[in-house]
Amino acid sequence: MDRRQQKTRAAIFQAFSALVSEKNYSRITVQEIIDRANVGRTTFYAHFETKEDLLKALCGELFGHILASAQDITHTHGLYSDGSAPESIFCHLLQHLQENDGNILGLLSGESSELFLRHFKDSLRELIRTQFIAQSRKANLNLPRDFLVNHICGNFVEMVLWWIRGGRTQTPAELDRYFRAVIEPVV
Amino acid sequence: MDRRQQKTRAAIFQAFSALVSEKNYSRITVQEIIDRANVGRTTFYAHFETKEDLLKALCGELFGHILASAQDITHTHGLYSDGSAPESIFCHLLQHLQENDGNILGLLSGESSELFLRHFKDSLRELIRTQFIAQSRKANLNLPRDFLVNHICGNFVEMVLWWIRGGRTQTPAELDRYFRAVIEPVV
DNA sequence: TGCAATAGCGTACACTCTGTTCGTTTTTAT
DNA sequence: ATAAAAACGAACAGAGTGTACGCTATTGCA
Repeated sequence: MDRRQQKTRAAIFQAFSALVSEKNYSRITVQEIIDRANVGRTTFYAHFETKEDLLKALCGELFGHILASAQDITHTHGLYSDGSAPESIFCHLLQHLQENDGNILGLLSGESSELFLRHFKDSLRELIRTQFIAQSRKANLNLPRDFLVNHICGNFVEMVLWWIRGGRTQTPAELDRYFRAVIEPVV
Repeated sequence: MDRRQQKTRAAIFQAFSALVSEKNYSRITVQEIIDRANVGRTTFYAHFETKEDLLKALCGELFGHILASAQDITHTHGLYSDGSAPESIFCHLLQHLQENDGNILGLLSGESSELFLRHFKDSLRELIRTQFIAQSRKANLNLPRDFLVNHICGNFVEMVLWWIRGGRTQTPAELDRYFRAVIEPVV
């Protein structure tokens, strides 16, 4: 990919990302984005069809990274090669979030967090479906499998949102404990 | 309130509600709303400042009803006057939803369900905070109270969404069982 | 019933935002 | 060095927003 394209794309992503953490998505105009990104109008539309297209592309980029790294974790550590328990997927995700790559925390604390959450949930659901559900103790409660997947996914995302909105006063490890407490109560 | 105002308000609500179940909120124009509601442009703006204001008003109306009726339930049946367990708040809410007053199901199955869910959650959180949490078995797991409130609220809303998106093939009683299974596992 | 108050109507308008066109300049890869 | 590709900026049509204004129809009340 042409170096100019990379720069332009990155500049637009960054400008858009900053704007979304500042004000509601619906009130952000293309004009504001290109002003802040310092690119021409024509250039913007050469990269993205609409503002919504930009949103989608940004989500793909952000959540693609995070989820891919979570996939890696399960593949790398899933075999208990050293005898210890593998790091929880969720703990890993939380730590990744805390690093705030690409201003994810900003996006999720802004007014338009729902827009990002939808994408986040969709990606996460897929991960849980394939990687996690087999381990869950609730799998034997005679509940539909897709209900459980949705339940766990929803719980995680709600927790993350609660965490961010509360100023992130808990460590990922603490949060992971909360999460396990509600998801996997010891029977 | 003037009879004309009532009719206008109702017509706008109905038109808007129908549109939201058909297409994305962001792509609905005031023009479409007033065409379908068959009212003049000026009239619309005499009732609502913006489209967003309309959304807010509609949410207030819808969730106000549902939540108020849930409050009643807890006050009426909360005392175990006949010795039997009171009807679950959640079961009651589910039944109420199933009646589809004001096309709530349409709104929650449309593309813009997130917008309504935000309001729904906010109202529900308040209800749970005051009415339900004391009964929860998880209250003694050493978790922050507001975390638990958020958790229960989020679970319920996610379940409702899952239910609607799956074509509502479960009865409220079944759903209530699912919900209790994940929220209140017998220890 | 009659009447003042009020709600609604329709047209028109200024304004903002969108998405595209086109000719020109700059940067890139080779 | 050069041809291809990308970015630029100005300008534009089209759509949507929110307001103003003069007129008509309905309502609540005396």
